[in-house]
Amino acid sequence: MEDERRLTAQGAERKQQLLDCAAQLFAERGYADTRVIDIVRAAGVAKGLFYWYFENKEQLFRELAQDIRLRLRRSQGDAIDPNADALTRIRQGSEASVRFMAINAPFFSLLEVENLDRRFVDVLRTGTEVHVTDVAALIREGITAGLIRDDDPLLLARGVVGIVGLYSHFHRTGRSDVPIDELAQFVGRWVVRSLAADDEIARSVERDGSRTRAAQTAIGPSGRG
Amino acid sequence: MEDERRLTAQGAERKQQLLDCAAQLFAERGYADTRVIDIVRAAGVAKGLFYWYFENKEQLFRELAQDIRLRLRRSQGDAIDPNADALTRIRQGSEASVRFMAINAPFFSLLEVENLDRRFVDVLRTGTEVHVTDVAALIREGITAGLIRDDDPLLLARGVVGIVGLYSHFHRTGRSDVPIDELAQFVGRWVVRSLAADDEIARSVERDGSRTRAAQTAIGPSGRG
Amino acid sequence: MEDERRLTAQGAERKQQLLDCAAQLFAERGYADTRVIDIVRAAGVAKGLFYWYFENKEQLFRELAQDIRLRLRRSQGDAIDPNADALTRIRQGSEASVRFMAINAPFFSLLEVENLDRRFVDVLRTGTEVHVTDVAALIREGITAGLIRDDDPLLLARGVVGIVGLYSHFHRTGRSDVPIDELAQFVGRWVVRSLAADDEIARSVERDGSRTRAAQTAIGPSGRG
Amino acid sequence: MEDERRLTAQGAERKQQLLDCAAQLFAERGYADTRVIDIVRAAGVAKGLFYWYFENKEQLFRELAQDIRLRLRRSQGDAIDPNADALTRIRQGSEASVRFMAINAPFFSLLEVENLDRRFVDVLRTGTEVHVTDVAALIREGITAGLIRDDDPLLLARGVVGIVGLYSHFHRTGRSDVPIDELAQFVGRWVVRSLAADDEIARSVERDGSRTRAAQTAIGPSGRG
DNA sequence: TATGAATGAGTCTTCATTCAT
DNA sequence: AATGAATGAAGACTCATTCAT
Repeated sequence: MEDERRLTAQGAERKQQLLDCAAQLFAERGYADTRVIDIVRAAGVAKGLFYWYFENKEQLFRELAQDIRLRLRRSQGDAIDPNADALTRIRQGSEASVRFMAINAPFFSLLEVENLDRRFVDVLRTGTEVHVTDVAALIREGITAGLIRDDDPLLLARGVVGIVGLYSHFHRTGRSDVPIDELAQFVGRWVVRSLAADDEIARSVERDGSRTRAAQTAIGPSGRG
Repeated sequence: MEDERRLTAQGAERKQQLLDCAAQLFAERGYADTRVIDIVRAAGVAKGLFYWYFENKEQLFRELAQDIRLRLRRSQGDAIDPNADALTRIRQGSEASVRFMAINAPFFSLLEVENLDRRFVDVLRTGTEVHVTDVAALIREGITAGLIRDDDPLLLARGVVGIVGLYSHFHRTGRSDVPIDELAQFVGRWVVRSLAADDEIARSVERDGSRTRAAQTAIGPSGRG
Repeated sequence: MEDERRLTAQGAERKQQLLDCAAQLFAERGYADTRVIDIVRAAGVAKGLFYWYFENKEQLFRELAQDIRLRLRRSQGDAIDPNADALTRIRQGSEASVRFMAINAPFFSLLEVENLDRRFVDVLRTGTEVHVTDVAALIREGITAGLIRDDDPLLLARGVVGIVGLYSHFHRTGRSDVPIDELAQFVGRWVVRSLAADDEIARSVERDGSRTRAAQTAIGPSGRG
Repeated sequence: MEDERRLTAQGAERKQQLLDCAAQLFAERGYADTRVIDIVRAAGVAKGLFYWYFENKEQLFRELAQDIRLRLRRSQGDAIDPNADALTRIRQGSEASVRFMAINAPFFSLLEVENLDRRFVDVLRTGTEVHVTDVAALIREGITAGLIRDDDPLLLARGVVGIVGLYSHFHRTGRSDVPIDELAQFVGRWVVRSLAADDEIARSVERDGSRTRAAQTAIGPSGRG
């Protein structure tokens, strides 16, 4: 495949437009229930054009997923205070993620496809694993520093990442009417309590209420979110 | 609907056979990728017979989901020591669930469709919510008794149920090579740490290692799982 | 086929019951849209039994059609004054038919299947043709007697039979809110005018308002109609 | 529905082709016994294309029926002498219709579905009613002018339209071997006799043998009929 | 006689993808 | 780049009919 096509500026824009419309629709009705024709209609172009920019529907999804992963990581980096201790950083990252996912809800609904469609296990799981690895590293650092209880870092990391995604899901699907800020703090407390080596540490990390730097920027084209 | 058909013994058996085959296939390849014809082929009957027992593919899924929910609850009741304190009971329930879900993996894969397919949100979510309500009641009891930290019981309950499902999912999908008993205990610790009012309580609940009564019985026809 | 099965009294009753239910349903929703299962459900018996009494759905229809034809002819005979002149007898027969068909509406709806389903052209057409032949004979008699204008008797007869069926159809399908007695007289006038050799004859046949002997008896099982 | 798709010239042609093939087949074997695949095969295109042009089989039929109705009315207008008296115009219209329906037999077979398939009662009945209304207006005019006997105009109109359809049906289905011209004149006489106020008028309208302007043009693509 | 279960050919419809222009 | 048309493999579901009991 000579797939690395050079796109004109207009072309790139058109492609992005299709990606955006697809993301929206996938989030709204799921991958399987979004037809190619829905996407092109949303973008206001003809059906044939879809296949000029994407090999097929699956490829589009993969591109989308990869894109989201990149944006998420970038934004998470922004949200953490590099000088704080490991446990605090985990807390900050978790709180930020909850807020971030709430703001960019439509995009993150997508990632849940993972559970259903075998086809996408690879892209999606890889994305999560990268995140888990990051957190695991922080946990190891925290264990060494005596801040985090001594348990399997990878398992702990999976739980942290999972719980964040879980509450984001609840929020997205309307099963939690708690305001997002409160929810973020709740998740922060949960994570700290689960990990902290003892009460005192937990309380101190919680007390240090240095507000997590907000990650308010919505990803995606201006105006969505 | 005059659908409450009286089934003969043979009929009931045949229907169960179809349910079992469907469960297996759904778990293996997902709902959408399992065709009606796959199900009947697996059961060794003709296509038309499917529609003798079920209104359509969707109804079969719903019956399946409802059935699983019932079995799960029943088995959870079995696993908990009614004389233990609230936090211990939560720990027992959680550990038991992890084991239970591991044993009956194929069935529980199904439940994850919840996140994706709008059609089934109702059945599946209801199932989860029942569970959440149970746990929330225990949490309230624990808070009153000073065993559990004072936070939103419903949110906490969602997290507990979620984390159990999460680790079960990891185990099912092969992302955790930790032996199931160890994993169950890990989850138990996690839950206790997250909820306990203080270290001492956490330690005491953990220490009281009264092994959770095993819920080893696989659901479904003998031999599956 | 040893089809001339001897039926017990109960058997004959059961068969008639199926015929009746089928007639009702065919009339209500047409032949194609009435499933065998609808018929047996209406009769409150099991599906298999249908094929004990009838070779198949088509055979049942044929039996039904033949039956109706017989009943109609018998009742027409009753309605005509054998001493009246030919034109009067045609008028009487026509008026009686309109009333008769109105009373036994559901049965006659059936006969219209003729137009759609090639399969039944034979049974149904034969029925009509018998009737047409009768009328044609009367017309010939009338022409000889100078009462009826000299035109092709067969064509005229077809028209008479047709027009009767036509207005019955209108009445059945609710497109004529005219009371049935008035409608019958209207059709009588129409037929007389169309056939009469001249005005005077027409007026005289009309004037001789000897009320057609009513054919009020509904066909079918007691109580229907 | 954003269904008013703009069709290219080629597209419109293809659609017409499908309509034509469908009409042919419906006429030959009836609506129910014509499968979608038969239609596309006759047109030499793939099955999917059917659904590009039509929502479903039912919609195609409706379009077809509407189309025929339009063509019929148009051609009827052509056949009537606008300066003739009401009764003559009715006669002309009736004779023309008989000829017209004979020429375009396959199309009109379709319309008879009316009697059977509840689904199409609306389209088809509307078509007939329009025609009936036209004739009723002429009848009222004729009654006022003393040409037509004083009876319910709507009922009379229904009969006129009905009798025309009836004889066309006989002719189509081969039950009348009378040449079409003779048949048309026969129907003309019938209608005149049925409606005329008295013998003299009837005879005069008949005598004025001004041959109805022929409506010989077959509808549909050149060559059919 | 009567029943409930079983069969499987047949039909519509959907939708990702390709193609000619 | 862009369009509208065309393709055809699938898949869900129906229902007359048969069968074992």
